[in-house]
Amino acid sequence: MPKGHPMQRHLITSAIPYINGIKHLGNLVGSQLPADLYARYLRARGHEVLFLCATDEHGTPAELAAAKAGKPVAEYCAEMHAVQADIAKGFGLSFDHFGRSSSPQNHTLTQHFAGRLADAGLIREVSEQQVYSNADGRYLPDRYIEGTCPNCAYDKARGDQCENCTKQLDPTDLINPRSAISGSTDLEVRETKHLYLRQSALKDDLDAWIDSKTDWPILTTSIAKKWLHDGDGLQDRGITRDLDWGIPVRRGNEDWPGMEGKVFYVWFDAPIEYIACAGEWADANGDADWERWWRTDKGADDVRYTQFMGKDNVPFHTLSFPATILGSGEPWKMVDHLKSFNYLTYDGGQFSTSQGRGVFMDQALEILPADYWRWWLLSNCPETSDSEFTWELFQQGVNKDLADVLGNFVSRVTKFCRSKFGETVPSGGTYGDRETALIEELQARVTRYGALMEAMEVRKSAQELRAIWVAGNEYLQAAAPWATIKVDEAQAAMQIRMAFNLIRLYATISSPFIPTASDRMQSSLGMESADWPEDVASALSSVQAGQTFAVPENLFAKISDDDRADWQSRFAGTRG
RNA sequence: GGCGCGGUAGCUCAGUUGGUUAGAGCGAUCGACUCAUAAUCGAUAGGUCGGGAGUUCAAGUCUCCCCCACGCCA
Repeated sequence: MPKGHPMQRHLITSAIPYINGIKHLGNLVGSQLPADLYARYLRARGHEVLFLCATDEHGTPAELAAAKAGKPVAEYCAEMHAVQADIAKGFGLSFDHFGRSSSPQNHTLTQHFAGRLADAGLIREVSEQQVYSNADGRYLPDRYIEGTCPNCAYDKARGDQCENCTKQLDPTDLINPRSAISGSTDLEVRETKHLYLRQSALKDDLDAWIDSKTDWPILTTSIAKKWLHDGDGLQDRGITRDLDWGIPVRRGNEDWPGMEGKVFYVWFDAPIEYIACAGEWADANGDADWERWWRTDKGADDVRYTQFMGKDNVPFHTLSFPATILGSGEPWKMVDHLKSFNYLTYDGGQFSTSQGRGVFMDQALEILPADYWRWWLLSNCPETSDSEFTWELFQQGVNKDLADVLGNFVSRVTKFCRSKFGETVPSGGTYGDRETALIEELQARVTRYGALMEAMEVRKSAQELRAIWVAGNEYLQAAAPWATIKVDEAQAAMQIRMAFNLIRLYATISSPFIPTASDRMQSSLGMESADWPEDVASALSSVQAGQTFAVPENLFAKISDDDRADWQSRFAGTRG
């Protein structure tokens, strides 16, 4: 462990993606990818990291997707979890565990929390009217009821709101209501009982807690504050549903009289999976101790917990989930920093899962390696405002940064050396003024890069990293070993040795962004991965004369205009 | 409709608590170099900081009004 950087413990979670289908690039860049960047960086600095993610599996959309696929919902979810896990792996997402909100661990924990909340008087029972569809054999959530809007006569208004005139509706307002699932009009209103979490009773606690988070992004606190203070303030929320697929409502280990056949609502059990996932991780790894990550009375008081999510998820993470934890009265670790992202747009519009618009994760990996996507998405991530994906911007960014600046640097250095000195780093010469100046510049830049990564300034980190790559080309251009070698072979050998050291430095510090290419750079030198270059001067003398190397062919191939045009038209339509 | 985030060079974006001639990358133009993935390096051009009013010795940066885009509304 380098001096001045005592080891820290970091718990990192990414918003958990919903199970029904493959996520698009907007989902990826909004939480999983930046979370992975941060996790990889902290590990590279020698910190202890537990990085968790999972699939969010409960709720009506999962049931419907399973029905559409003609499979039992449990089987469907198991399959889709495997698919998502595989794709996550393809993108190099370095989760310590990729869990499932349907896990036994989450069942137990969710029921436990509900019991604690009930004991604390924070759960109340509410009787309400719900629409039941006889044809579908199930209760219908408001948005799954369609009918004619009483306000504007639009005939596809949903039970919660009319998309045409935006009027908020109650399902019973609709004229000629029908099931959006089957189209059946055989509907009836039934009386059903549900549990509500009394978030309103926790409003002041939540308010004080949010106020204590002075270093959170404005986007985050403003959303939380709005929900806390808007109108009548924070509203109680139903935490149960009349569904089959979900976590059965139980009060801890005991039955909950009157709640038979009901399950917890997905928004209640999904965030609890963050905790349960640590339990899954522990069980999958020979009973590792997971409570030291989550219980402040069992060692988690020195853990720094960071959550990553898209802005649409902020209310759940700043209010609902904290309400669950605070209300339990137990010493669970609460989030320290919450990093939220805006949306990535696709060619001027929205990425859309339901409409199949944009590029989906599996398709992205079919056409290009993960590093291309990782680099472009992260260096252009929607950090302070929405940002746009277009094929032209993507092609431009990838070709320039990865192929021309970095890839070509590696190429020119290794090929020059091979032709003049052979496939061994040459000896001779010693670093002079130009090298000292370069080391000084890079020391400053690498330090700044580290500080930006630490602060999760994603775009700025990428900018600084790029500037570090550029510095290598600047050096080479100024030193001009191809000219030096004609007059002073030892001097040229020294210059090219410096260049090899730069390659190794780049491999190390670039790995959070482009892990695969970093590995290739590292292994082309036949050396083990280096420690973080705390001291750039020593890092830049770690590759020594006599070290053999191999020329890595085309670290990054360029995206041609034909490719771009091809993909542009291929992804313009909707996904089949 | 309410609320939220934005509107800075052709494009994508930086601009800390208001303070000297408003910055970067890409693109464009010119030049250098020739080791390299027709790559690289340097230089130049380009903006009345959405519009208007106000506070101030001083405003892209604060206040008010307006316009535009996007998003959210359990």
